[in-house]
Amino acid sequence: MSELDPLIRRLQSIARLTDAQREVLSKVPFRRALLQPEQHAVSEGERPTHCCLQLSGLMFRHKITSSGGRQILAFHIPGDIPDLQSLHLETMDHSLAAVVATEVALIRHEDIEELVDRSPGIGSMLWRESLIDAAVFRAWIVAMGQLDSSGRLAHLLCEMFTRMAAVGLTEGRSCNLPLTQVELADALGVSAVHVNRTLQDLRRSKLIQFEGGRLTILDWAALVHLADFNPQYLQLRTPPVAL
Amino acid sequence: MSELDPLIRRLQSIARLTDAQREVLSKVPFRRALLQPEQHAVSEGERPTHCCLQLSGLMFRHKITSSGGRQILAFHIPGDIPDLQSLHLETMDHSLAAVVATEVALIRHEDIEELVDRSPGIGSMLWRESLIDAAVFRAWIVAMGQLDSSGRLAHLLCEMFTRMAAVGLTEGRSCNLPLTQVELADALGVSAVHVNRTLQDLRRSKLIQFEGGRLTILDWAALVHLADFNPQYLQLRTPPVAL
DNA sequence: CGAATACTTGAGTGGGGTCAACGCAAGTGG
DNA sequence: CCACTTGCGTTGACCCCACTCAAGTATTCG
Repeated sequence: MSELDPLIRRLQSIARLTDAQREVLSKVPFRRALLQPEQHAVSEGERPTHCCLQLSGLMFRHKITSSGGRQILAFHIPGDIPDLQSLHLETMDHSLAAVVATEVALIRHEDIEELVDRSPGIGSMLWRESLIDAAVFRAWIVAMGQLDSSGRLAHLLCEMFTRMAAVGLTEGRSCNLPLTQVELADALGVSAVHVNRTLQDLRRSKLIQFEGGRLTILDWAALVHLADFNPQYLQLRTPPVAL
Repeated sequence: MSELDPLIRRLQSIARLTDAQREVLSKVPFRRALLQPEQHAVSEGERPTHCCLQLSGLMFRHKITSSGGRQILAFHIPGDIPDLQSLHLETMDHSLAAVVATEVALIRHEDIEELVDRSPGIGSMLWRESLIDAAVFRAWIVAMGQLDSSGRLAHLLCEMFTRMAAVGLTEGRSCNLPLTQVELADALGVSAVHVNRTLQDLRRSKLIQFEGGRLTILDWAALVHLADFNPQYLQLRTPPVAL
């Protein structure tokens, strides 16, 4: 088991990997880095020369508007490469930062290009990964445009739980999700006060438990219904969660 | 000038093309098709074997929620390949349809794969194109989460105008944009009634003119400000519009 | 034991929603 | 050529989800 095991697990969740490909992947050169909470990995406007492969913790991508608002665009878990796009888009249109202390493997663009040249199958997988990233954005747009705050919140929780389950980061019906209400608010496009009340609704209705950075699903079916959640967009190889 | 000229123009707006690459591109085999207004090119759940290269008209991608709402995810103009993602994501998570009568070139996945194998530079461009697609989704998320309805509408208009300008589809400060208020509403996540009032605001403030399917920008600076619009996310090679 | 940081709760407000009617042009067909 | 339909845009009345402001209450931590 290599140090890049989280990546292998992630790719295996969306594609079939041969032993040879696993071998090649585990030999990609990288540099470890530890990010503190709130610390940026890359910021809007920068022109990165590396990609970040997340090894632990929780990260988020966000953008600050000119009026000072913060919109969170995505949350990331171990195995993700949140800034894979920088491989072909020179300039970052948003920032990437850690929610809690997070380890990343920094991989040079040149090394990824070489990997892709040498092993086109892995290239397709990475392309696929970036297309799934886009599919997640689409799901967020649908949630923001069509659902009320409880639906949006439910959708986010369904998505995070499903993604974590796909790479083995859940235990039963629970997973770590150390997000504050302010962070949830900035992701959902509602105020923090309203997230608070919405969370209370979900707790009162016995759909979830959420405290101390840990999420427990109490009623998956009801949550899925509220969120109009269909995991198909995550394009997982093995049918996801059935709690 | 080949029949696939719109694609060449589009790729040239985001990357440098060699004569050889232009040559290769103009020889990709395809089948023409004409879509009527409202007609679907591909629908959610399908597993397409072709990609659609748009040659004329106006298209949109959308998703219907279980409660019957329609969220429009993107609008597309000639030169776009709105379902490029289907190359690496088997199952469509949303639908693609025509707003008005639209010509498309249907290109088989195998032929694209072969093109990419033979000319890796073009492969990178297509990957880049799909990453820009994702960047547009991010911009929509920011608009939906952080802007009020006039800001969102202004953002959409800025984006469409900038994209059309980049491929030579504007005349001065005008362009064709045959969208109904209902379509705008479903894209912005607000009601059609409210789009009507918001459009009136923008007209009254002399920012735009919008009638008969034609958009004219009267005050670009004000529109950009209202939308908090920064075209950087479109990753265009040549700096866009300065009206 | 202050001083953060996160979470709660209440009161008042407003953006945008819904419902419903009406205007107006462009077909279409008798 | 007029009656009818159909699609799109417009307007008004009323309402509610979610926002802001503001003042709490835990917890955690130097």
